[in-house]
Amino acid sequence: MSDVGRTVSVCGWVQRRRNLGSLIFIDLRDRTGILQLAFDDSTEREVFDKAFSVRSEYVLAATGKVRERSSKNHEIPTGDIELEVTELRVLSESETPPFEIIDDCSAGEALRLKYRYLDLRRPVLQQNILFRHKVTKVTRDYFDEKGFVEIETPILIRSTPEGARDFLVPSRVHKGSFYALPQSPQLYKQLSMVAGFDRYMQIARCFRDEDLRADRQPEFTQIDLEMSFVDMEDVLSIVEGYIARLFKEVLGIEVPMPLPRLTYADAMSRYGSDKPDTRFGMEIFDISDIAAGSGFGVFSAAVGAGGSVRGICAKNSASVLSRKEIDKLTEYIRGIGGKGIAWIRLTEEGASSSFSKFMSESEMSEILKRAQAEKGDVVLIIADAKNSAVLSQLGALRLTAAKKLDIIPKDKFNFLWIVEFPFFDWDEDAREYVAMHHPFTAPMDECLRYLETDKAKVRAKAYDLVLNGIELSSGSIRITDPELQNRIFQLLGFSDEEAHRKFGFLLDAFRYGAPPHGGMGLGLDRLVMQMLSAESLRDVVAFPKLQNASEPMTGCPDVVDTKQLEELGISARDN
RNA sequence: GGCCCAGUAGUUCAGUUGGUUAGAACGCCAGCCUGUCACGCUGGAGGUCGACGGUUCGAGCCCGUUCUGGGUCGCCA
Repeated sequence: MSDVGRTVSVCGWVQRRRNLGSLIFIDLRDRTGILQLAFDDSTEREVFDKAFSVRSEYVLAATGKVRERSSKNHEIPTGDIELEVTELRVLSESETPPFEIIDDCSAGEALRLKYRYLDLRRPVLQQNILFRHKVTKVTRDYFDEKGFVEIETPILIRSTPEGARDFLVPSRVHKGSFYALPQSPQLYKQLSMVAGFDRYMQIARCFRDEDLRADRQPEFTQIDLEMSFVDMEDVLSIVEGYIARLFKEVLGIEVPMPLPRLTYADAMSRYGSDKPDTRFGMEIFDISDIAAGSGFGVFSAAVGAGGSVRGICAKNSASVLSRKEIDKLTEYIRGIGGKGIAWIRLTEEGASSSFSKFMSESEMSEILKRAQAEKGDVVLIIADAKNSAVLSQLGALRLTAAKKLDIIPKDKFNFLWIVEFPFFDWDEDAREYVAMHHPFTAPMDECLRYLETDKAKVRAKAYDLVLNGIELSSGSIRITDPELQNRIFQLLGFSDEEAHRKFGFLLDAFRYGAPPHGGMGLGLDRLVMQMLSAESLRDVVAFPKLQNASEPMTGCPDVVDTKQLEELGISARDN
């Protein structure tokens, strides 16, 4: 160590104090790590006494000479050296913290969020936040080098209540009127294209007033992109370049390029999901043809009603998936709206099944063949009169079973493009087709002729980037032809008047020379979470919200003074 | 809004069939200790068992209601 012998001053927090009587060691911590301070019989009395009185999380400034330790600690990077302290100042005292500031801290989430500034002192969280900084740095570097311009778009915007709920902000100047917080900078980035900025990027904060999940916060950060004069391939290749650069530079990992692609239709039929986790197999197979003519009423009825019968095969799972465990899975499937699971277990003792008595032997063996099932496997089958229900239930079952079997490799980064999304989505309740994406998404050229006649056939120039079963990113080529846009609005049931009231500014803009454009938004929080293999967004967001969307540290949201409400023209509600 | 799980010391948890004074570990406080590094040893303090109501001679434990937190479904174009 070149620093040995030098006199240095250091500042930091007391991680731990070890008092051996006439010998005191203090582990001093800052965001770069730990340094051991040493006090012994050569230490001045006053300094030694001060060291004696120091407690956890005190803030210290120490000056002294760096020396080699007489007994080294090979567990930590600075384990060979220590500071022989000659001057010690207590810059700030600390009460005993409500939980220990250590990495494997087991305190509850609510408590840790209430004292988030203490929680963030834990080295693992410090590293996560520093890592996130690196990611945003590389992001800005990459897009800057590719000619992108970072443009800040407004936070107070017009409410466009399509999709998620808006957070609303009351206007004081215009009583009774409201701003909304952006769900994404979508319209502004498109207007930036009309304004001629070609290539826009922003690390943008977005807001959605929906319920929280481990991977969903009410405010989140998006790496937002938009490019002019491009088609889908251009956008995908820019993003692939970004992913390659980011993973190489920050993690030292080579992500093979180009990234694999799957159409929406294939993703659904093979994995029962539009964001499949491809780190394990267990793909869905179809036995509708076998089931249709079988004596098992549940199967034949499902196919007869226009649905299907499909299954998955969990390899080597018979020892884990007992009948009791399968019952639990069945309960889970019922919980998400399914009717049940038909199953076959292939154990050493032979095959057992919930429905073999209704099927012929040849039908059973045909099913096992289709499933590619061998001894030790369990085949799980779902039948429903609705195809989409069969697929989504099997998709969920596939994930649940894989988690239970613990067969998902943790160290893989499986990227996947999902392309050729349907343009319309059938809304069962409203009995009508609705836009699957925002209404500015362009249909694929070859599908234009089906727009009015066969909506189910229309696919969109929309693409999602999926990483390990999590939707990272979503984008599309936009409509820039006012005539086509009007046509789409009509098909989606917007009247001219309504379309103009909501999006008139964009339609107006497109009358003045709109370049063809498209873009993407990448979820930064989810990306960082995946890169760090973190369990929750809370591990990569500095100041996150609890599941009930509150933040216990500052105590928000909270009621406000009547005076504030009066100024806004809002009446207080007392309950 | 529905479903599942959990609320016991500062923290994480244990607590038998309902039965005397509710325990452990870590943390905290004090004493001893010259090479620790999760220091060690000795001692100590610390509890409205989430809240309310009920059953009972007796409730941390049983029942009901409620609150809080986590997960999830709905929702998230």
